[in-house]
Amino acid sequence: MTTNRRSGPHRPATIPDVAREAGVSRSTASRALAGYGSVSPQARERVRAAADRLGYRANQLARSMITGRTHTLGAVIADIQNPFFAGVTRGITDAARAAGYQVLLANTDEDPAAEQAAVKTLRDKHVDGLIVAPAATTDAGHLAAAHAAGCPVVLLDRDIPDLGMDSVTVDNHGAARDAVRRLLAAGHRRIALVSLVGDGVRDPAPVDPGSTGLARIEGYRSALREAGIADTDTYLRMGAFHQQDPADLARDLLAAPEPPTALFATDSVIALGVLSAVRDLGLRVPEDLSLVTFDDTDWARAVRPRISVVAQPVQELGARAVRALVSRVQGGTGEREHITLPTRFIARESVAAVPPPGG
Amino acid sequence: MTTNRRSGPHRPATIPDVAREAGVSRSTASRALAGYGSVSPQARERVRAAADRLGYRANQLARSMITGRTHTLGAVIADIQNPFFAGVTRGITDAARAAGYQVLLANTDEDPAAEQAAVKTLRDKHVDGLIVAPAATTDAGHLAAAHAAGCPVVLLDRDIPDLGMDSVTVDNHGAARDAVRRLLAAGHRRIALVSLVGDGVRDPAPVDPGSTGLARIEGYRSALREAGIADTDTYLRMGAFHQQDPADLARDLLAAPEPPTALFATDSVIALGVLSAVRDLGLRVPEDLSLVTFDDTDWARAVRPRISVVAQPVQELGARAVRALVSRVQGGTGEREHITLPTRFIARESVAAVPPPGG
DNA sequence: ATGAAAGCGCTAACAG
DNA sequence: CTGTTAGCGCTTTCAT
Repeated sequence: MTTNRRSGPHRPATIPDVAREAGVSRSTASRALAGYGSVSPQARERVRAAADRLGYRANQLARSMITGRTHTLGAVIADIQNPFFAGVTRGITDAARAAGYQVLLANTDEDPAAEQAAVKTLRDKHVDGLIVAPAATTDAGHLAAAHAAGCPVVLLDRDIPDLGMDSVTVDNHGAARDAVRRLLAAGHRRIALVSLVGDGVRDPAPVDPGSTGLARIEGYRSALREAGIADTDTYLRMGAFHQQDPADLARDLLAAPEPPTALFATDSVIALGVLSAVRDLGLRVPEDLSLVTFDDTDWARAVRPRISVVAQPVQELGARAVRALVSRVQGGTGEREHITLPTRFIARESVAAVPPPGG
Repeated sequence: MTTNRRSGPHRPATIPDVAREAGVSRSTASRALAGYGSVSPQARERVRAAADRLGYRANQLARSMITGRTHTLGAVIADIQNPFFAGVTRGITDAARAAGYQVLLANTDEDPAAEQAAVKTLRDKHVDGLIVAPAATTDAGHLAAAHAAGCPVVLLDRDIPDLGMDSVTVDNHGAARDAVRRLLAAGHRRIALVSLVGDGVRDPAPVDPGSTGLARIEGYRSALREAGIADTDTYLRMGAFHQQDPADLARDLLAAPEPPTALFATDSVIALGVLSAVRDLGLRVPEDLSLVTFDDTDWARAVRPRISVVAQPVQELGARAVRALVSRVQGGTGEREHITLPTRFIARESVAAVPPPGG
């Protein structure tokens, strides 16, 4: 009974084992198995057979140490429980697997410190690249550092132009403006917007100038201005400043003397809060309030009236980020790619027309 | 100008670099950095300083090759976009990070072949352990093999008793029976159940005897039998056999001559389909139909009436799985642990009382 | 407490 | 086409 280095049932077979079994050198075995260099058909066959017999599985750790590639991607997002990120992550994992990569997942809850920690840990694990939905567009030193050190980064959902990295986003400003224009076209003038802007994790919660939330707010403002509405902020509510619940924000808005006739929510979580407030107040959608939200979640199609939405191509966002990243990982050295995917306004039954005054 | 092996800005510092900078041997540097063996305080300090100066970060790949530990866990689930799994995954990643582990994520869409492939890939990456929500409770050879080879597996959501692995589940049978009992207590006799049983990916879709879906169905049946309802399957609909849409199943059920007065959905995705059918038919909840579902998703609290649910402790499910797994990884060799977490019935407004006939 | 040397499993130059 | 020789960066006996 020989004493094995490892106790336990069976020490996994290694290249030397296979080589011995096949009667060739380790190099030949390695070449045959990994499929590089040149090996005679006979040798290749004998190695394959030997490997099969021994149940050989390559040690990816050892291989990674040499090649410098782990075939692992890091995904750093805010919160997997948010349907937007769940969809994005699904797109990422599917596209990654299709390209022969696995993905390490990290949630940040929009906390920049958590993001930095996550990036550090993932780099220590030698991910081949990083997909990051940045919590803040300022203080991106950790991303720049990763990129500079040869760990490509693709920005998702939010771009940070100064960094000069590939990015995959939607046109938040344009999409919001378009949605509000539709509300205006239906005759609405008192249109509210409820946003969380950066999700208000930190206390003073300065508004991140590059956040999607702000872009959506600006799109909203610009549509209002186009329509000759000068005071664009009367019906604007941002939760980050006061860490308020979207439902409270909505209640506040709807209880005012001159309440809005339409409301635009900057994401589906907010819309849910709004919806709940609306129904608590005994108001009806769309008769008393028209409602539009970013993100086409499952429930938006199931409630009655069905909710009109600005749909983002969530899975595609993730998939494109992976493709851009993988092409960088594999040496792609072309121009910085800024992919902007189209959003789609899906008109359903949550928007009613307001008769023009004196009509 | 010396020629570096690696091109690029700066070759990352290694142990030899730090050792040289600190004027000690590699062994001492290694000990000081990784914190084992014994090192004099002075040496430790100098090494730390040198490492700092050089921006040294340990190569986890190399370390893993020696120690045999990657501090990475694999999570194999059905679909991250399903709110149940999103919550579970959130619990997994949070608990893992807290314990010093990262997680590799794989979706299977309930496809056993995809699950096998995922387990294989993750094992090749040398995860320290696996959390698996098994697609099928038969054909679990790949799980048994992993376990036998020293890669601990914790089963999540569904147990497979024969395997003798740790598991974290809820009492699906009991929870379903309890929910149906409440419906019965409210006076309902014609209670429907809509289930997908294994999600119907495969065509003939044999019902997996160990699936959560079947347990919930059995709980339903047993509550009905208790109440003296002999024919338990009149209002039972399983989608897997016909790959039907839950909304279609519900429409079919509700359009019958003697429609059910209450309906129990075995998960939130089904409930959404049911809800949409109910509203399309112009029926009201709960006046025309009482509704209860598994899983307390965001929308169940936001719609009106709010939906009564069987809430599962989703994050806790994930967190407990991680804790059980980590303790195995770290050598815990105790009894097999079968953790059953409690569900909670949350009564809201979607269940109405039916006056007893002739009352 | 420290250093020298061996080696994890694999790939990559370099001969032949 | 194949084998020999190094060596990735780290930990770990084993001496000293």
